[in-house]
Amino acid sequence: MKRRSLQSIQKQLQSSSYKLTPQRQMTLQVLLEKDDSHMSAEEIYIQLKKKYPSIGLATVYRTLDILTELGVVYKVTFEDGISRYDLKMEGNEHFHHHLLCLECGRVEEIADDLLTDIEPLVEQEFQFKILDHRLTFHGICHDCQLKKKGEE
Amino acid sequence: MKRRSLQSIQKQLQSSSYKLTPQRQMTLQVLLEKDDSHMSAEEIYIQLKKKYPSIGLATVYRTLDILTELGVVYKVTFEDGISRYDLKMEGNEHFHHHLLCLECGRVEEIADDLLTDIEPLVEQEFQFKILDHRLTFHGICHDCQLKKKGEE
DNA sequence: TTGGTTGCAAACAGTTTGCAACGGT
DNA sequence: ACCGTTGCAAACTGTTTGCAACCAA
Repeated sequence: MKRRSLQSIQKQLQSSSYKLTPQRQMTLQVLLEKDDSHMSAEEIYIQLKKKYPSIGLATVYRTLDILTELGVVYKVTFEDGISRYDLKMEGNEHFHHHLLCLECGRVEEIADDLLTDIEPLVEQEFQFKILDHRLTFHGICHDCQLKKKGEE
Repeated sequence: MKRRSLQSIQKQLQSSSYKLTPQRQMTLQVLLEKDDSHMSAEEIYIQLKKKYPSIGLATVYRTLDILTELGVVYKVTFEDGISRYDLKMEGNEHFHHHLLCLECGRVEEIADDLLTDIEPLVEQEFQFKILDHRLTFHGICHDCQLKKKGEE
């Protein structure tokens, strides 16, 4: 499961009437570097500040909106109401689920496509054209299970 | 797939050191009446105001927190960042998914348990103890598909 | 010069919290 | 009298917006 290259995303931006500004390039760079970390807009902003201190939070939000619209990133929102952004994989669709640990709050990404068999069934039964999905398992991660055992 | 009775929920509240106040009873009543409608705290508040005009929004939030903690309701948060609350079914677990129409915003509930086969696989592969899940399909609902065809 | 883009500050919306008043036991 | 609960207003937090300045074509 490979990530897309910076270049291919940049091309997509430009060919969509969006300008490839330094701010947008830096944002993409941070997303690629800190891959798999499910960062919120604020966390991305903090990373960006290190490389580009003059950047504003609003710009980060605007850039993330564009990237979401173009399908470059996923926007996922958990029950805490904070939106987090992940780069999409190459090949694009449906390979992206989460494990959310209720103990430590960590988000693990799992790449298996668990729903290939299920989606056609749902489409047919409910006459609903599926474009995307969000699947998150809530539970206790391996580390926290061990920690709990240790405490007993 | 049956909903729980008002009485059984009331008993659970009382046996959990929470008082069964009129505000909490009314909130439960609204949830049972407007079942399947995926209401936000604000929407529940508006319904409550009709029957109990003196109620405050903070109380609604506090009640919904309790009900979530007790497992009486599900709290689901979509990408718009607004939390919505659904009563859990009788029998309790894992029978609850959503179809979110990207066209009209409507949320449809589907009751099939699509994940029974998948969960054991995930638990084993990632050593993750699954307690709950959230599965939402994003797409175009039947009505909007028809509408679109009509426009062509 | 035009039109998209930016940074800032203010506005916004959903949610939470501090607190005095309330009410059942 | 006690203690959980309530309604209100203020505070908080993540996100959006208005706007003047900016910048590349």
